[in-house]
Amino acid sequence: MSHMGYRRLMAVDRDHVLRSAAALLTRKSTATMDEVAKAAGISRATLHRQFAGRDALVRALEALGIAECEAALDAARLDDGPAEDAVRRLVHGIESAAGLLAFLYTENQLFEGEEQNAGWATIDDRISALFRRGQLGGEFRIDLTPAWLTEALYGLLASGAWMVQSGKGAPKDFTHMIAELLLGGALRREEP
Amino acid sequence: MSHMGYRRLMAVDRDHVLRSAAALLTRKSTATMDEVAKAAGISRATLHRQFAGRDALVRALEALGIAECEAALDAARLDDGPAEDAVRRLVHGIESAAGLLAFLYTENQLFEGEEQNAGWATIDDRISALFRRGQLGGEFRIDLTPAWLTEALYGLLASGAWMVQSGKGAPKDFTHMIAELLLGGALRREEP
DNA sequence: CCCATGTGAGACATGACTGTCTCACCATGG
DNA sequence: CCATGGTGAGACAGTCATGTCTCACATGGG
Repeated sequence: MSHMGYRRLMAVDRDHVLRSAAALLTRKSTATMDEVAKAAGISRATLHRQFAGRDALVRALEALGIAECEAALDAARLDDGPAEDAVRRLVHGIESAAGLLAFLYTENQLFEGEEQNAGWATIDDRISALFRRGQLGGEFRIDLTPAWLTEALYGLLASGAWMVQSGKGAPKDFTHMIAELLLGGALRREEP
Repeated sequence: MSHMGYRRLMAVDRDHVLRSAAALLTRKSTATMDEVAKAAGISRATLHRQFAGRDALVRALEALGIAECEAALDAARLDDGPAEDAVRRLVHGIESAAGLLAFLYTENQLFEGEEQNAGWATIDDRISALFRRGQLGGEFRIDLTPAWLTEALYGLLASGAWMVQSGKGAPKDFTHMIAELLLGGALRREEP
């Protein structure tokens, strides 16, 4: 909500449309362009003026998801302090993007044959590096590969997002549930 | 109306079609009825004779997934011995159905609307009861709710299935990765 | 042998979504 | 004041999956 002048340049509007689309498609991944437009409070014509088509919209959402992931990764300072704490910071910082990630996570299977955005590989590498650092530092167990831990994080984020979405879980528990399960597991830990 | 040979022949064909469809839709959730038919080695007309439409096919797949889950739950003997071991047995037994489950898990059409299959609630309850038993017995930590642990199990199964599907993980690691992460988490456990 | 049943192939109509277009409207800036 | 440009509404054709239909064929039983 800033100066009116920005609205003419589509930057603010575009972001709003993108986030509305993300929120809608997270709930209903098969939503129509018309539904996306209505959810954003604009007409289908305007939606189509900003995004050439459904494919372009999904690509833009993918770019948004990647950007938010990168931002969360930066904010979490993955190289600082214990890896365990870095994981907690990461889960906390990525919470707001979890819904969008859940949508992209299932949509990505669709682009099987196509070229897929290299941004995901970068993100995978950064998260994997965090888990590897934890393993090398003796914090994390070594029988679970960094690649699997990364994938598991995605899966848990998606599960958490859907759970909150469906009302079966409280948003305030999101970070704790995911981080604690990922780090500590279900077994009760003996106090040292 | 029923002749023994007739019934048996249809049953076998139907099961084969169902499993082919499950395998295909796991990889490509938007596959056409024509593609489903070709994958099963039958024509679209015959596919339509067995399943009134795409919706009926998905519902049949849902019933199959529920049946396989129930079978895995029975085979895992959730009430016997330590809950930890029961979880391991369950993960191992449900592995073969994980791909189908991952497909159904993302088919949110099944979960919106009022007429969602009650079989899922039964399965949720049985798995939740297992986690609750582990908590009451002092095996599992109590700050992670049974409902969340159940949802997390679904998410990890889906992640594992997709990882194996995309070739980023070995099928032989499936059970170990999921069960160990779910039970023990990423943190290295001090030897007692 | 003949007939019945299941099947495959394909035509056909239907509906839904998409992408493109036009046109009237209205707020802003000159 | 008018000119501009973005917008909403709607028309339009094209595309694709679906559901239904017909018909020829083959396999198997009476």
